[in-house]
Amino acid sequence: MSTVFAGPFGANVSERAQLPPSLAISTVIFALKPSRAEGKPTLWLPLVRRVKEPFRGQWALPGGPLTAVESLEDAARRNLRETTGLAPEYLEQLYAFGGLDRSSRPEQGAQRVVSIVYWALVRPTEAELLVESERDNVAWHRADTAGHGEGGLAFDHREIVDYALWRLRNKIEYAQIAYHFLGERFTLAQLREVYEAILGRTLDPANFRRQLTATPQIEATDEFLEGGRHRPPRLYRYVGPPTPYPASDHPHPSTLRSTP
Amino acid sequence: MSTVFAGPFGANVSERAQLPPSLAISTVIFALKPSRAEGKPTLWLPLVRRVKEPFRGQWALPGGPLTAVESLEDAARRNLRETTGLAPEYLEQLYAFGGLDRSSRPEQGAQRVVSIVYWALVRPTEAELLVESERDNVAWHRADTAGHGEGGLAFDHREIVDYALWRLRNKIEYAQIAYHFLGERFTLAQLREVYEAILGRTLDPANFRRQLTATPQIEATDEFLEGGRHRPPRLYRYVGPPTPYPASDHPHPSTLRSTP
DNA sequence: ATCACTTAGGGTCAGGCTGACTTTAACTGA
DNA sequence: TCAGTTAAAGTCAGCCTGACCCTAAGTGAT
Repeated sequence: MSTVFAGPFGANVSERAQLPPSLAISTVIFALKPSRAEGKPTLWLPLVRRVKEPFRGQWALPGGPLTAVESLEDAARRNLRETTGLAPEYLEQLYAFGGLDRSSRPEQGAQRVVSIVYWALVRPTEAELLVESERDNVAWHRADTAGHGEGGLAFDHREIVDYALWRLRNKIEYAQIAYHFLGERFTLAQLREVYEAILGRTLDPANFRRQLTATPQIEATDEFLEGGRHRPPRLYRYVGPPTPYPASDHPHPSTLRSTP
Repeated sequence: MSTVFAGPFGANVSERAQLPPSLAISTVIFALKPSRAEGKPTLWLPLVRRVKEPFRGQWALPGGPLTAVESLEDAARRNLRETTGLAPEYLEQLYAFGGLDRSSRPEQGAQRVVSIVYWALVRPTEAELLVESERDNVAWHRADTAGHGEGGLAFDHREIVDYALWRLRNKIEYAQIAYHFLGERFTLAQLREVYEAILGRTLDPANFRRQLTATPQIEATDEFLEGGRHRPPRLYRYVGPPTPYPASDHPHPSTLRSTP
């Protein structure tokens, strides 16, 4: 009656609450897609419909258990590929969620789960791969309102999405991550639209240009985007490091060494 | 032979590598203490000597397993109290470390461990409690050089400390956390010494004063620090929120709501 | 062709913040 | 009373920012 551990197959309901917490990996994947109302692009993310209890039928972040032979980031990548077909370039750890009330339906006998959540950015071209896969258990939702009025997202996933949104909005102001939403070449107006969609406010085009042209990681090409009904804008290219690591703004722990 | 899970008590060596990873909580605790060389204060942290394999005899971060009935932060606090006697005011999640090579001694049969690491700041008065506890399996080490020349710290803990140092140096530049190293009242020179010790460079006293007096969370008291052999400096007080949550610089996930 | 319209892209200007530096005030100890 | 030390306030030039203006270069309609 008072053993601390019990094998997973030899536990009754009251003992199961004493099992060590299990580990899961989930990912918040952001993409910019044109809003329904034919306006500016807005933030969307793919969610998967749960087919098991608890929260059966509700939408949840893609994720799954951590296996014994993969690192945390590898597990996130594998889960992403298996559940959504996506392989994001930008992938970074967000937070470890381990509260006791995460299920918010305190059902007796449910094993406690600690989720290590990653966040990712994908380009629209990558994002379309998901749509083509036709599985109606995976669908895009607006990042700011997903789960509103539908009984909410599963578990504490609405809260996790809000935290990821906060991180994205913060990090875009000091780190070079906006390019991960765009293709290899882009106009300054497209890049500005990314910032405006994420920050939720308009930016002065002239001041935006001044700051970007002063950024060495942004390189002007000699090509222009034709086809608009106005003066063709110049195309630019991002020439900085491709991943967040080992960028100076947030070095991956495994790349750090002591200060000399 | 191909079962994915096996009960903890029914596994042989080859099966044990297939066990789901277990969870541990560790904490990097920073305190400012006067350097041995009778100079400026420097960063120190308490480490625990391992009494079990692997890494028996080497120094490691205080920590322990996560039990089923406590949140991640509660587990960090409990472990801190049990191993070091400390109860820091400032405690925040740092990162989840889950690489496959964390033990760096790939011994057959050792179960894989994922560590969720917290970091904490304590005042010198709190820090002295540890010294009084007389347990020579717990001792203070310099944060920048702990493990150098002694065969290193256990596991990947040197790497974790470096990452925590990087976070501390970054966060002190934009968040109000330096006060957690000091008592309730302090002089501007004391506060400046905290910044200088962490950032590793001297700051202009006049400019430092100008910035601090423009900070509304810093309040001048009508008291002065007597006893020096010079003009007595005014004492100041920090009147902002006591914990990092729900400060605007890094809201705790559980305090976030959607943007309106 | 010409003109209205739209967006690209370059420029100006004032205010705020920063780093470097100077000056004065207040107290101690010889 | 004076030298020494630190506190605390002030000055000044440079840089960045936001707000705003103006011209360049295309398109489509008349």
